[in-house]
Amino acid sequence: MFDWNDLKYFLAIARHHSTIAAGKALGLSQSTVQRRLTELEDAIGQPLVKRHPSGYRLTKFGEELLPYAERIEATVIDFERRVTDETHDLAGVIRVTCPEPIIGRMTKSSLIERFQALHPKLRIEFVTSDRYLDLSKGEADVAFRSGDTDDELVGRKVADSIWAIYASRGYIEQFGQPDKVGDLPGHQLVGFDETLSMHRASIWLRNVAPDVALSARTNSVLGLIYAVKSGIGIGPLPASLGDAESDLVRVLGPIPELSRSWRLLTHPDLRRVPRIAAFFDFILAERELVKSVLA
Amino acid sequence: MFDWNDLKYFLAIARHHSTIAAGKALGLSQSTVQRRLTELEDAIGQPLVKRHPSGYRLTKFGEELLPYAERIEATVIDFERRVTDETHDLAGVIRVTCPEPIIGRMTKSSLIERFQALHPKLRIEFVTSDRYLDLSKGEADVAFRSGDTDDELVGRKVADSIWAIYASRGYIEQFGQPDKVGDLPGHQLVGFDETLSMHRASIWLRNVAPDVALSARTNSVLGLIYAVKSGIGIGPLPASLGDAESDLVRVLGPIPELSRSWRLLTHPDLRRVPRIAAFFDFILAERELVKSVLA
DNA sequence: GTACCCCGCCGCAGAAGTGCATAATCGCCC
DNA sequence: GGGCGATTATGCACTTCTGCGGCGGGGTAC
Repeated sequence: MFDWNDLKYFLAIARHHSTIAAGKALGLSQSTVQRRLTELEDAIGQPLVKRHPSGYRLTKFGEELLPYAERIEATVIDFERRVTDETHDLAGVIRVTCPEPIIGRMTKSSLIERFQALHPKLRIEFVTSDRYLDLSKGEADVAFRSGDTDDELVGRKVADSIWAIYASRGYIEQFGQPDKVGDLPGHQLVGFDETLSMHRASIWLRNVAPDVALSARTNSVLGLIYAVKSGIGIGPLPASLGDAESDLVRVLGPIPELSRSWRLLTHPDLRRVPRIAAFFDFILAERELVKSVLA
Repeated sequence: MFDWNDLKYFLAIARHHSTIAAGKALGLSQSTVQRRLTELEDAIGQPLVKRHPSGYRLTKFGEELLPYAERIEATVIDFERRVTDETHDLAGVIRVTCPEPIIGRMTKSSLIERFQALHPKLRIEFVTSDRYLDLSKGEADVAFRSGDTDDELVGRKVADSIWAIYASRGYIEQFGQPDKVGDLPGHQLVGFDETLSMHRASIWLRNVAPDVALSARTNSVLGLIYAVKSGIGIGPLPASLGDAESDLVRVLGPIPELSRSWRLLTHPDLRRVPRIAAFFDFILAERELVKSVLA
């Protein structure tokens, strides 16, 4: 059985293209790196690198072997993570809050699943309410939010939140569709009720269609979607949700005034708690996947 | 970064329950194994085994870490296999022949896919014909066959091949179904034509229904299936295929006289050729999956 | 064309790891 | 209850590996 450590040197050389740079990266002398590599090559029986005055370059066979070595490294990292999880006592529940319509998308994506695989002792729990939960009171640990910033919370942007105007196909057949924002006053509009009168969508609607009475009012985004789907009127919706509804049509493109950033937030006291930090690290590492879930 | 080799010792200890046995298995002294283990524990910061006079026993944490270490080992084995494939020049095509209806089941199962993952330089190619291909002439490299043995070929049993009598639902409505083999002469029967008159199914049919004229004759198993499905008559079919047809009903249980073994065969000259040996090794290791494909 | 830098390779001395022998411990069987 | 066998743990001699310094070579920039 060959020396598994030599794989580390192989990987480092593949990445830094020279024994010196690889040795520096590994905190070892150049001689060692070079000797271990030749030993690995002897064990394998084939050259892995071409000696080149400017450094080492992988041979064709080395290139083919690289993904295998990388897979080994990945499993080792999993091992190490499991160890550090244990030493940091990384166990328990992370309560995540986010807008209701997002939960389904989250659970359907592989995001949560992958987090569980990484940290088997941590459990994700979604909590929602018809109001914003108060993280300061411990009603949840972290939140995905696209609304305006609560100064007390800290976090990072993870995606863009885009809103657009949607209408049902039935509505369009009956009333046609607006070509520009200025057309909106001539249409049946749906929006939030007075409990959300300070929501940016409410404010924007009052601005672009000042004297128009709404044909339906609701107190949640989910309610807005159903209202628009019913055909009673058209209204602004998050693009991620509107686009997912096959019987809705985006009649006006993104509304800049309604755009916000999706942010992952937590209370400053929690940010450095190991299990919360682990969740943050994971979400930021998987930002691309998160974007596709949220947008 | 900790010593990856120590994982080998950890695995060996977990499997042999003592440093002595582990050392013997690894070709190392007991002292070394014990010292490497304590070093690994130091690196991890937690005990992995309970010292016990009768040997080492994994702690709870050791048990939790074991699957991670095993996953690392598995990826290392993949790496090593890729290396030996290269040194044995394990590349090229393996031409596999089997009865036509099996090909679909083979490709739909993960069997071939997994072989490809193991040996990326080998390609599986299915070849079939209306007759048995002659492996001695190089028409194929290996064969899955359930028929009677060709003495020149070598191989191993991989599954049972069971035959039973099937009828279409339409046929049963119209003519009822036999309760025992003795009832068969009173039914419309389908079977092979004269080109397959020596097939065991033909011989058996002539035996149990000597003077009955077949209502349909065909020169392939696939043909038999279609004939039975058409409702023109009932007949013997491989259980694996008959059961897979939702509009066919097994009216008589397994016919012992028609049972054979599925065998993986090759020409003796080829058996030790690396790429053929690799295929044999793989199929035998995956015998359970193969059984579910064939039976 | 020359000086410089980065590279691979090699010899030597010191450090680390390995094997062998041995002591100490505990369970088990008679 | 006492001896036996298997196991862990450690001391010591030896082997192996590592790091350092130095050498040679080949690009590159001025």
